[in-house]
Amino acid sequence: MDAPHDTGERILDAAAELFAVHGYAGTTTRAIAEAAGVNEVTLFRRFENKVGVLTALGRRIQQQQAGHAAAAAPDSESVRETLLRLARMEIEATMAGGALAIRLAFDAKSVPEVAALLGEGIPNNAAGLAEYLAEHQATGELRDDIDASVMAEAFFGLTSSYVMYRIVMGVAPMPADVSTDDGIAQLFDLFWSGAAPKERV
Amino acid sequence: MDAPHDTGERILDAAAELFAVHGYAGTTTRAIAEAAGVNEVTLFRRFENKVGVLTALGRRIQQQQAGHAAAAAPDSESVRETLLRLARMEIEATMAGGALAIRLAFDAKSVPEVAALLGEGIPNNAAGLAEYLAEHQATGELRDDIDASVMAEAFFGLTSSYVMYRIVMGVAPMPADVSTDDGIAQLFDLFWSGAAPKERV
DNA sequence: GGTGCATGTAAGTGCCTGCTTGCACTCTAC
DNA sequence: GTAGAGTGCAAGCAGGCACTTACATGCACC
Repeated sequence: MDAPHDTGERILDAAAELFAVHGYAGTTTRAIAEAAGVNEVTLFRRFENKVGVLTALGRRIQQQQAGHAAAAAPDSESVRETLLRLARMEIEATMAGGALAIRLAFDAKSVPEVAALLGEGIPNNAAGLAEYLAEHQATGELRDDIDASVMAEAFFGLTSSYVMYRIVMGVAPMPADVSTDDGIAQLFDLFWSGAAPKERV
Repeated sequence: MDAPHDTGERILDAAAELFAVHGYAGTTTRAIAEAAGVNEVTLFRRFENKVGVLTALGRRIQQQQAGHAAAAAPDSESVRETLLRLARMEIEATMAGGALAIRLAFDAKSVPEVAALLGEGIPNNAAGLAEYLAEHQATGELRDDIDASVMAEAFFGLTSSYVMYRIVMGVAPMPADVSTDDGIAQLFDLFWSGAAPKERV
């Protein structure tokens, strides 16, 4: 084939899409192979198991997650700007690969190996944000009567539920006359008004 | 058996638990029957299909949901009180039966009938809240520069993600020294500070 | 005491699943 | 030009799956 080296990647891509829609148990190795344009035998030559595909995928996702959590604080911008940027990034990233991540989080319950992988990634992300928030609570840029981790959870709640509603459930509660960008901006504005110090509003 | 009449209910109960953990595809009819203390044949006599069990379950959930969305507005309390009560109810209800609801929402994608059922329930809930919010935007009790449905989404985002983190992923990002009640209260406070009219803060 | 109804038991059918084996092909590299 | 790695293809196997059939059992009501 053209680029024989990334056959494994193509299999993972296909698996990602199918797992996201049908779940782990609902996806067959034959379906993955077909979607990847690869023979089923090749799948088993590359990955020992069906579980092997899942764990490889889990590893890949975890790396991606770790990546953009670290890119959080360029420091030149205001807290509000940073958070808004983060929100957009979160939503974008979750829209792209996150339906899978959420779905895998479910399946992880039945597949301990993946549970272990994802179980690290998500709270790490949240903890990183909580740390950032706590720092800026200390400087008075954020209200300090709400626990930083509660705030972090609220933040991720907004972004993840935005994706949940839309991709996962195929439901878009926002009316058509509110554009995506506007929707995110308003959603963030609501969060921000709640998170900003009271005396500045 | 003792109460032969609710055999069907016992089957649904068992199915609910198993679906919540293993998903639809990952749960076998044999396992459901066994968990219900019923012969597998009985299951097929009660419900035409495995899909039949799923749709019956979907119907049951939808009825429960409809129930507590309607109980929203006793009118004697302030908007803030109403919303806080609603938040607690939401979280409680979702904590109890919601892991399944969320999980089903995933599986629903492969089973159009359930998708249709749940697809009505959730946005109906959201639409109902949005209507309530819009009313109180009009009276100035809520800020009106944010779309009511965006606000409703933010509200459900907080509650549903609270449950997501805890039950579904088995992760509790809040530190141990913030109690459940406190956590919800703070989470709500953040939402409320964002939703209240600016000039009142 | 017999008719119905809800259930249990035993056995099985056909399909699909994950996974394997054996063999042929086609590139790349030395 | 040959060795080796990566892939495809055809076939199949053993187990599990949803679902069926046929028959026996227990209980309720008339």
